[in-house]
Amino acid sequence: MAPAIDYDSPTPPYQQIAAEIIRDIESGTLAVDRPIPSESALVQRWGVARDTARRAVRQLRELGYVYTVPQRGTYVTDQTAEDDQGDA
Amino acid sequence: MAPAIDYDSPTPPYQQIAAEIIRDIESGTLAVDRPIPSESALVQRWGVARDTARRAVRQLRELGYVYTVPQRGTYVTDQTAEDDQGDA
DNA sequence: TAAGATTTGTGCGTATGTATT
DNA sequence: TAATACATACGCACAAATCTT
Repeated sequence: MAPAIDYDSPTPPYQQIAAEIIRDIESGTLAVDRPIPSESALVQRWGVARDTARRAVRQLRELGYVYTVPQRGTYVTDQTAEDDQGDA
Repeated sequence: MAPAIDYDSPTPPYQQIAAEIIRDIESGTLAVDRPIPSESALVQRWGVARDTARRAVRQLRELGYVYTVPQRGTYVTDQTAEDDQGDA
């Protein structure tokens, strides 16, 4: 369900959060074109600073899992429509 | 225009960046009371860490070339209005 | 039209840990 | 030890766009 950040892990907090969201995307918990939790939600959900939440989202974006609409939110990418992520 | 950091130089990166900004100020490229590039911009522009960008800005501030308004930005100082920089 | 909440964008201040010189 | 540099993290504040009421 809701694991917490493992500060003893060599994996930085933002990557742990990103990994969890990736699991939710791949399991279908977060559907295509549906918004992922907002930065504020991640801050409360994980008990981290906004900077950390933003890093997690940024990584998801860089990996092609999500896309962000300014002032709107960040949504799950339709992987099947991607053509330059390289590992589909 | 846009030189890169010379890591072989004895001059540390933050000083190279500061020197470049000073040139922009003295040439008028960066006008009085106009903002200098943000920390994030410097990070991307020079490919350095935020810490390095911050050091460059700090040095400019110590030299009187700029003044920082908390949570807003850093702006070019009006040299002609200075009275404690000593070399006007 | 206006107010308020929400969300991302941006910027700054600060701190810790690691590595290199 | 000290200075420098990089990566990460936490806190705070304001701007801009969106959405709701």
